[in-house]
Amino acid sequence: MGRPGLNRAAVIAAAADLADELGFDAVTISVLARRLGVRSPTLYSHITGAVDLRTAVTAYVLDELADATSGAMAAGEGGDLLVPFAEAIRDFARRSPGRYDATTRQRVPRAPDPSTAPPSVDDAIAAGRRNADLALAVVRGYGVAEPDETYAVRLMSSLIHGYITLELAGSFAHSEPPSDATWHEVLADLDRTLRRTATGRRH
Amino acid sequence: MGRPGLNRAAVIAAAADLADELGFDAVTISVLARRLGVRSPTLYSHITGAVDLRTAVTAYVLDELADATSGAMAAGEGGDLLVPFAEAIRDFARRSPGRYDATTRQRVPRAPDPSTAPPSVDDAIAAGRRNADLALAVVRGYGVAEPDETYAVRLMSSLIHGYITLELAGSFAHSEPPSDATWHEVLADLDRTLRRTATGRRH
DNA sequence: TAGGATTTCCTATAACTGTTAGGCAACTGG
DNA sequence: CCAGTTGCCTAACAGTTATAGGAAATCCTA
Repeated sequence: MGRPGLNRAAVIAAAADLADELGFDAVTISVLARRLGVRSPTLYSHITGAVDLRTAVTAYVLDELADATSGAMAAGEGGDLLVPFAEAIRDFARRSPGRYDATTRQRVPRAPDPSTAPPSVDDAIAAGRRNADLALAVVRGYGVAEPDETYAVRLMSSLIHGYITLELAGSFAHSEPPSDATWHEVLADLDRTLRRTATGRRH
Repeated sequence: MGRPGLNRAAVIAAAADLADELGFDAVTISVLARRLGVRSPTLYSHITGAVDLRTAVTAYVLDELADATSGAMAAGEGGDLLVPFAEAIRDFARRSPGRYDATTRQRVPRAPDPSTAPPSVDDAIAAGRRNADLALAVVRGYGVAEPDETYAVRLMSSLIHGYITLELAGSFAHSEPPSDATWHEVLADLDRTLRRTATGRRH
């Protein structure tokens, strides 16, 4: 079956680690090759190019994130789902800022031409859907009914993602109170709004 | 006073337009030089390098954004401030996605060494503070008192920024209801939470 | 144990971007 | 009209992405 050595999975895992250490912008063919002790053209045996590499990292990391959140939600044993879900995402982002960046920074190509698109975009889309389904499970845990499900998912995702992004960018580092305190308050207010949405109380 | 031609302001304004047309990633020395009908080294007369260019675009765009939000808030004539504020930001982001990206994508250098930092970082910090002050004005319009001001600003900024980011990334494009509808609902829920925060009702 | 097939990895090379150095040319003010 | 100032240029180099083609290592089979 040929000579053993690197394979696509090992390359992408190394790229994810590289993102955490030097930032997602440092995930390039040449620095990754240097880190793997290999010449740059070698990597083209495992990836189709630079955008495939970054997209594959995004897909890989989105899967890791879904593993983390679903694990935390399952460990909660039937109780509240919001706090385990949100806390798992924030823990993930703080422990692995480069990985979380990969989650965010990926753009959908303007012209998603399947012939030119790298093979990893399908993986990224599937992994994104996995995370979306977990968010849906959280709001269903509140008993939110069909017409409001999408709304609740968007509200929750926006708030969690927005808070973590700003926190990671350092926006909350130069003022009191500490970010931990306001984070828990944010979750409490979000919980209240979600419970209110579940009851269908509108106006 | 020497030969007329480009100046720093014109270069940065052109770079902002370039960001909207081709994305913030396309804001590079060489692409910008081509667009301006000039050779790449020429731009080094106006900027110190690529990071200075992008940071200057961020500062420039943050000022434009602050102009837009403060204008919308002033036009509201003493009424509600949240809706004009949030709507102005979303309009800005949808009209100029590359510019909004510049707002977001800028990282603070890990070691902010003042000797190596480009001259534009101070501008970017000042422009960022201008936007933060406008957010503060919104929550003060609700009568939020001192210990909760920071919390309210963080909550509001996270939600608005998160929603716009996900919407711009296309996350809300493939499900019903349309994003406009849930956006207004988000603002209504945020309004309710801010009014509740102002009354000091906790737990 | 000898092929053959498969796969990894290499060197060589080309194009493009960021950057520095040094010089020519054009405009302004005295 | 001359000097200072400024804008822009060519030349050159390092680093990155990418392609082409070939050499070596390993596995499977005869």
